[in-house]
Amino acid sequence: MQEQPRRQSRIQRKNREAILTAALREFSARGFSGTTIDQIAETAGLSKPNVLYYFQSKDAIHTALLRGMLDLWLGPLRDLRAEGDPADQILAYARRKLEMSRDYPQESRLFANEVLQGAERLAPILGGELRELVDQKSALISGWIAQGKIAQVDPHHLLFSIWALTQHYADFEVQVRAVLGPDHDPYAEAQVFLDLLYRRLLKPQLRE
Amino acid sequence: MQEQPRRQSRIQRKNREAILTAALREFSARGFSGTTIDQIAETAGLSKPNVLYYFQSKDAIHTALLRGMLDLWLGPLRDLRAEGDPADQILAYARRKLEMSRDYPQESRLFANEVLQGAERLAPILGGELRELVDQKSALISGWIAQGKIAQVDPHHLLFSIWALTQHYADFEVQVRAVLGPDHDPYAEAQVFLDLLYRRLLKPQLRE
DNA sequence: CAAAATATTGACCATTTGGTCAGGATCAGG
DNA sequence: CCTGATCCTGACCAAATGGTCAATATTTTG
Repeated sequence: MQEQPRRQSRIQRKNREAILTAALREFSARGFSGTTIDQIAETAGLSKPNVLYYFQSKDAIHTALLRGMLDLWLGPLRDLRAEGDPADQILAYARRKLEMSRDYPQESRLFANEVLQGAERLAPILGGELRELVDQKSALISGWIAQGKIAQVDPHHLLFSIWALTQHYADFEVQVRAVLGPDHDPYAEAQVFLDLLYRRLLKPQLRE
Repeated sequence: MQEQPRRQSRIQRKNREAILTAALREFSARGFSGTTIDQIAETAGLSKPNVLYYFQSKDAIHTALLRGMLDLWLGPLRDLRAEGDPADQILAYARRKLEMSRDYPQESRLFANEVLQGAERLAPILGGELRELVDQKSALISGWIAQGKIAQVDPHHLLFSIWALTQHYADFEVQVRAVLGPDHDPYAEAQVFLDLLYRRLLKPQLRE
């Protein structure tokens, strides 16, 4: 069942890499069904049959892409630790997620496309690995709340809000840029805004 | 150039409506290229040639859908008025947008799909009508800030945040539900969370 | 450097899909 | 109830697309 992890040749590594990079570009811009193997091949600088020599099918490319990016994507949340000032931790998480939207917008859009269309391929991960991770971090946040270190907010929705607010700038980038016009740096402005927003939201309320 | 606005027959109205409803369902779930005319036809209970009797092409259906929904979509923002308490106005806008995500998730996903993939068909609207509307409402919000009625926040990003936070619950619904599990009412919880978030964010800061 | 392993491709195939069309069914109005 | 307009469909088409394969080229290795 397990594939032979036989050492990949130089050529193999290079071409697989080129295909995945090209596929990320195409899938994130046009969605799965909007992308043809020919487009991927052309972007990767290969012929179509050659692409299919490295990956069994279009689906296999897509799956490999998603799997390969999961760690990158969940990394920042995993880094949310108990140590340090709680509000700072959360602020840092939001900031890091925003940087990821800025630096990896294609990845963001790939996931968005996927989830938007029902996430059938991701469902097991969403309800499994992701859910457990979120529950764990929610418990951490609940602890902080119980200790009065941050204000009382629903931890799950706090995390959702961070995802929504940061990924928005990647996923809806054309809209953001169209509305702001050319003389803006959306990500820089967003950082200021989000810092303010979460500092206000999380500041412990003394009364009551 | 203008099409004869000749009165539509009963059958015509019924079938056009059925096609648009079916197309919304399909496009929002699978994206434009992931949807076939046959699927739309079947969902609408018509034959493929019959669908093409009412709309010139798949693209025409898509365009008609988007155009027909724009007013619904921009309505809440248009309703943001100078009268009344500023914070209440903004809170009400957020609440209304959240209700729209709950009640019209397909519409939300259709737009998300569109924007995510470059929004070529929407570009003129985003940079035109939408931008003007946003600028106008931003000016209104800036006025409130200048009067010290709400806290000092970037009006554009305030609006972005409302879009992001509310549409997230429709666009990423599968993810939200997967993470929360079955014993939650995402929209009810979100309403509480968003109310709190915006009340805290907008409360005027007295010091300084 | 020759054989074995790996990489590449042109030609090809079956299916799907957007769209057409001629002709038949149905409906509305006189 | 007849007729013209509207509505509907089966059959069809061309292009696009995912995927295959036998043959060829290139690289690696003993």
